[in-house]
Amino acid sequence: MAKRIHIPSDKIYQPGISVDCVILGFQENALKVLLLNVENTNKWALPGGFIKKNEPIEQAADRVLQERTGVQNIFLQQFNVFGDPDRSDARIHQNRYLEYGIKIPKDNWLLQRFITIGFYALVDFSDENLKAVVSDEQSAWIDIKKLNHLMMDHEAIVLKALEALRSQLAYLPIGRNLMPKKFTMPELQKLYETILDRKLDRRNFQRKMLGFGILNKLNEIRKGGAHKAPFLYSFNDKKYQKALKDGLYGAW
Amino acid sequence: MAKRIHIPSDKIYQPGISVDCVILGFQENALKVLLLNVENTNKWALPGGFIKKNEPIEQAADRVLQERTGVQNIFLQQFNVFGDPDRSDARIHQNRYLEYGIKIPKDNWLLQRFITIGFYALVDFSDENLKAVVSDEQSAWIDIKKLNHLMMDHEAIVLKALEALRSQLAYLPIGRNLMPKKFTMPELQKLYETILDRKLDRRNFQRKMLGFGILNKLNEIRKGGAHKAPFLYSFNDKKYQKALKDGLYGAW
DNA sequence: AATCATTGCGTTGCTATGACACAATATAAA
DNA sequence: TTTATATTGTGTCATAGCAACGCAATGATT
Repeated sequence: MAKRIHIPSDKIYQPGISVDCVILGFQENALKVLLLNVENTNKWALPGGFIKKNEPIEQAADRVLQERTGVQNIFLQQFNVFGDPDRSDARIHQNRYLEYGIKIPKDNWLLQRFITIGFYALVDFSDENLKAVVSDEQSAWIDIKKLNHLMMDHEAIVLKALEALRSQLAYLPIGRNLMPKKFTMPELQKLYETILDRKLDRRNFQRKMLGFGILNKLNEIRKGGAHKAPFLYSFNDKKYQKALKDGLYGAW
Repeated sequence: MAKRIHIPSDKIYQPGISVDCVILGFQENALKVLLLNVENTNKWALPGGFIKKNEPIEQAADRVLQERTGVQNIFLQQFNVFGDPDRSDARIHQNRYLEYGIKIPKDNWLLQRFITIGFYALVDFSDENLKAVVSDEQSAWIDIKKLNHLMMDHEAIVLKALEALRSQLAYLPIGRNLMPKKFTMPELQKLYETILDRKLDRRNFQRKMLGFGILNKLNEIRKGGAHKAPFLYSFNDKKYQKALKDGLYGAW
């Protein structure tokens, strides 16, 4: 089937500016980031897009997220702007369209410098809407510790997002969008350990996490594991939202 | 003297994107922000500017800071992007140039939507280079608690910068660029109280601050105040820089 | 010389945290 | 069926950090 393709117009989009989304999920005890295969190359890129003339930037990021993952209304946050003039690479767009027999005019906006706003989002792998994406051949969830062959400065963008996520861990609740509805304490701990890249004491973790008061202990246990069955927990949405607004600590 | 003026060209600057600098200083126990009087109006605006075609965004912000204050090489940090399509106001540029008899063409880039990257900087009022700016009639240091008649969304930008500064207070050293070379502990405490907008205990503040290990206690006292003379301190630049990189706490 | 506001240096009690002990239990191995 | 094993639930203890507060020292003013 012939794919219809055309050069996006700078009459529709803001020129020279884009959004790139670092979409993170937690799977098999690893943080994974959604990357797209750049057509006709062995390079991977963050899902990104342009900002429409009359569109708020958050909405643009949300649109990209929605298009790529199907999920919506989740924690999505800008964390940094990447504005080095050398970060753009005109050949990428040029080569992409050349494959379709289209040559982008030399003065076209697509070949100019782009400044990009980095957003990060946290998604739950057990969410039904995500499954179609995972099976898409054009995209893949790549272990954040095994990044390779990323386009332009996209690896730096991912690492900066991870850094932002880590620093948020100290004063904001994390996990609501990364964990399934029900989860065990060891599972949640694995998430924290993965983000922080170090081991935490099991007992102290539980004490601290329960101390935040954002969890509901359920009257269920997860059987099937080869050992003592752990209790299941869920997030207390009301208290979680409140903690998102007010923070977990005062600090000073 | 007739001022020469002309419309900046989008051949030189990136279209649709700007930087705005929230330049903060500490004076008379108040945080003050440098604002510019918008010509022929009673409005105030943040010092801002455009990004040159081949200029990194940090360098653009640094250039604005340098032009407006004369200081350089100080803590300057991007904290948020403001990208609401309604934040721009074409009339502002239009009116400004109309005063000089210049009418900006309707499709000129200046009248389009602008996305702005917010940077904040902290400067020392005792710095010699600053003095020229303070006496400039076109600019003023306005108490951050008494903001009034700011252009467009600039008040929101200032408040967001303050929020960013507050959250940084918890894990980064602050003060090196806001205080004079030598200062007393009560003076430093006033700065912290002003940023946090609440009283701190004198004795606990000193213990905590000294515990950071970023201060040098000098063998001098400040006489002249009407009471017991306090010791003078200075920042230990080496340890301060290290703390800026590594943070003051571990958190988790 | 007395007064007074402010500073330097300390104490006390509480809470949070890191390090570790031990019993309970779901499955697997015997 | 019994035993073994890894994992989980719960608790303790020592230490560090912090909020709240006391008191003597001091520089200028009266």
